[in-house]
Amino acid sequence: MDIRLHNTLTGRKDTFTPLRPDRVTMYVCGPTVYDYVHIGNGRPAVVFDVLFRLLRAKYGDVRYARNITDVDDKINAAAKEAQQPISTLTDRFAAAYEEDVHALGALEPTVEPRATHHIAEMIAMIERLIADGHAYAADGHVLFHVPSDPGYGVLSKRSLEDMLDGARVEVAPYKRDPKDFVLWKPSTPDLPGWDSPWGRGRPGWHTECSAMITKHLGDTIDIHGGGSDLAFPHHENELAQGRHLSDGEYVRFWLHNGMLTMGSEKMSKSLGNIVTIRELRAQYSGEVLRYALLSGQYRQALTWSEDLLKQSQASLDRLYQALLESPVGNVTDPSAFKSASIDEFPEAVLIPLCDDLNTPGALAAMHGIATDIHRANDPARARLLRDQLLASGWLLGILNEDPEAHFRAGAKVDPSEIEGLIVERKAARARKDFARADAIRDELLARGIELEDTRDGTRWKVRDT
RNA sequence: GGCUGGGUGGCAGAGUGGUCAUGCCCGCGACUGCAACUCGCGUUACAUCGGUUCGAUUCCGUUCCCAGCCUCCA
Repeated sequence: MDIRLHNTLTGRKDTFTPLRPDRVTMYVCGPTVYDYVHIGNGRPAVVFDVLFRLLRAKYGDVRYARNITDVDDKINAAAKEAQQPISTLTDRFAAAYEEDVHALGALEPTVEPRATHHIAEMIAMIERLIADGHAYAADGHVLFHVPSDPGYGVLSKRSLEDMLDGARVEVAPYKRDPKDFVLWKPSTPDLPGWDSPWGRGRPGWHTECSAMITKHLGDTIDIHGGGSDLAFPHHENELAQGRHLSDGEYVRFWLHNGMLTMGSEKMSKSLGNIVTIRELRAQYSGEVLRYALLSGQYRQALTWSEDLLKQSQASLDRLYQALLESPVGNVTDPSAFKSASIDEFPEAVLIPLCDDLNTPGALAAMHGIATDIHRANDPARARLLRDQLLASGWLLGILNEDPEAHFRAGAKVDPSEIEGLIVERKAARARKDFARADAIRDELLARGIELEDTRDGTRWKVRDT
């Protein structure tokens, strides 16, 4: 089955084929680590994790790099405020980020490169750009000369004329052209810096990605992902550098995820309307957050709300309910499919996923499987469907918990006490003392425990009231 | 203003030129001692006005509205 992906460069869905048939290379822009990340930062981590899983199933070898930006003026400001070295701050928040996205079910990327570990590569890259006439040193800075790149603007679909020169930013006097962007800038003694041919300084934002891509993935990569707010200027600038460094194609498929909004406005730290993954994790499981993120197609804006989380939780519970009520088949959890090839996954789920990562469509197909499980009166068929549901769970990165444990997490009543009451209620029902039986059930419900009678006996779940 | 992308049933959110998305919520029915779980059912949902068509929510154009980017940003 072909995988079709929307390529920002062409503006349409194109059939994906890797440059090398046996290997896929993918780079995704990660966060700048100067604080806890918000859930909007989690969207690319989760979305491209699904793509990573899908590509692994189809091609086997996928080299996936997700970077950490650990040198940046906001970091400098935060470190100064906290009176800490920047590395103390960035180590702390990089670790927090990894924890957060791990909780969201993201697999570890092949590499998670950090900007500060690639200063030498960046300097070498800048020297090449200068030698090739695309960059120049001025006043301690090195700038990329945008007019030297005739392709500039093809990614974000804007012409040089469209960009009003210096309309919103004062143009630095050392720039030959207002659109020129910084590859390297000087550092004062109180700022982090590295020795370079242009004096002690630090890299500009766009420099790191190109250097790390070249080092870890090669001159030409298959996929570059990130938030749509990065398309311009970040990715446009990266592409300007990259196309000259790779003498040809820099990135074959540019993928951009849409923004999360709070109400109708973009979730953004500068707007102050963020909610951190850390805060959300205190109230919801990582899987619920992941389900919520995948409930919309990745290119579309997604409105983040309490209601979305409630609906996601209920929807996820329905899938777990199907697992709970069906006989265990050949496998017990989705990780059994981590090395499975693409034809081992249900087609109904693959079809939407292969169509530009239509995760809502894939989740709908999973609900279809869940319904089929409940309808199946043949245990063999139910087992087969259960395995299919778990296989789908691997691709989407959900259903990793034991179903029973899923429904019992956070119980505030001792399980042995619950079991005792269930036995007592069973006896009451046997002697037709329904008043007593119902009293036990009501009492437990008031304490957050719900009973369900099945043909195999009574089971209990946590039920928030 | 320029460039992108949107406006679908109470809510979320796919998709399609002519049967059905899906989930949540709500109601009714079945199951149950009663519930819960589960299953079944729920009238013209596709911003607006035109056009193409035997037929458009889906294609083309108009109008209105919304968001993102154009500055750091996932």
